Amino acid sequence: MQEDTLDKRAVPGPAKRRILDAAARLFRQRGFARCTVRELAEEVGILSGSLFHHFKSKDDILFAVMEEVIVDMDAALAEGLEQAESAEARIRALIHTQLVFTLGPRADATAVLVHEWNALSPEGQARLLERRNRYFARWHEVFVQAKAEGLVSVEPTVLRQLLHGAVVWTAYWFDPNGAMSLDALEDAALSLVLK
Amino acid sequence: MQEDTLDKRAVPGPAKRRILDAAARLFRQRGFARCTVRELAEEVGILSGSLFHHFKSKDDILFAVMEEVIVDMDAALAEGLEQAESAEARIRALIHTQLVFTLGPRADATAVLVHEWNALSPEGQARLLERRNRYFARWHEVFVQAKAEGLVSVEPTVLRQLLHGAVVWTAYWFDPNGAMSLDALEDAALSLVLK
DNA sequence: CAGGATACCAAGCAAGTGCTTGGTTGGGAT
DNA sequence: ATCCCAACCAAGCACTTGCTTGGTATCCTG
Repeated sequence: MQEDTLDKRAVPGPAKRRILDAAARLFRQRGFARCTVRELAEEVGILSGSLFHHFKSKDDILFAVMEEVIVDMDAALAEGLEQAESAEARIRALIHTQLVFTLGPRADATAVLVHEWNALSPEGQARLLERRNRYFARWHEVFVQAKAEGLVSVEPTVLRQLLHGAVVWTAYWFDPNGAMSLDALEDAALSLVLK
Repeated sequence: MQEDTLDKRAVPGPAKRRILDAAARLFRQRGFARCTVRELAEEVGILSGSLFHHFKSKDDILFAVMEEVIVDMDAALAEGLEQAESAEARIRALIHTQLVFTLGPRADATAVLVHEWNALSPEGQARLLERRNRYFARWHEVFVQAKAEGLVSVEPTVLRQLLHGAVVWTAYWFDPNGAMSLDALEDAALSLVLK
């Protein structure tokens, strides 16, 4: 019933799953440093000491939350780009993937990844850097190609960073349950970068 | 020698000044919660207890850093908008002001204002909310007018938030001492929102 | 010189912090 | 029935946290 032997990483058991979900929610709400292991444990329904049966440190929990989301987000982007057949469609895939993670069911973990990066230990940062770089390399490549095709006018590096900022920032103001649809937001963001 | 009777708030004396500058730098670097009063005091060159001669709590220091920068930023924007004579010039003033504060000499305090908002006590947030709203109301007004003139195509609220995110995010990647000038960055951001 | 602010130090308290330790439980395999 | 082992509890340790208290040095004013 459970997808084992699918990857090197086993799918987190139900206990770990509950901890990670609660951690993402709490770390986002109150910040990693302001959130205590006792709070987290209470949210899960266990005592604080029991957390350390599943993770070796509080930092390790943060790392696990971040790693999971960055791996999935990179994979989602890779798949989105593969199915896109034009430069414009590829830019749309960038926006779409980032928006879905920023505002969808994985919003908490995504926000933690973005905002608590400095709270992660240097060792943790180093271990995640490769994935992080891979993700942004995909963005860069898309814009270099778009520029070559004359689809966009601004320099690729600058445009990529500006767009990324605009999309990430939606976490602060956009209401997925509000009047505007995610697709409409995607269109608006896309219209910014196209000439 | 000191400009009293200029405002209700006296200009911070040299001691307070040094504390606020160090606080802005540290709070940005390491986050408010991860930064201890002992660290801050050492940075200033005094003992931790002496901080509480100037501020009544750690939260009060955070509040002071934020209040100072939000007041100045709003004033700077008001002046910039007053001197702008077209809708396009007003949009440029929005970008310019936010960029100067985000990347200029006040970058630390500005970053703290943006990123540590949740670390501030609810009372502090309430006291700053008016200024915050005033600042964003200026943004909104500019885009409503630009839309009415047909200068931009996207809906004002959405466009304003996307642009604001793109500009604020420059704190994470733009190097003011790098090859690209602040003016060039300003042009690039402006070119995004104009048709 | 007296008097009083101002800025700071030295020492420590009460309340938390992440994490450890030794022990208990309950369900599945043998 | 026995064993095992992951999951959890109960208690607390070593340390750090923001902040307080009582006192001292230095300056300005009259």
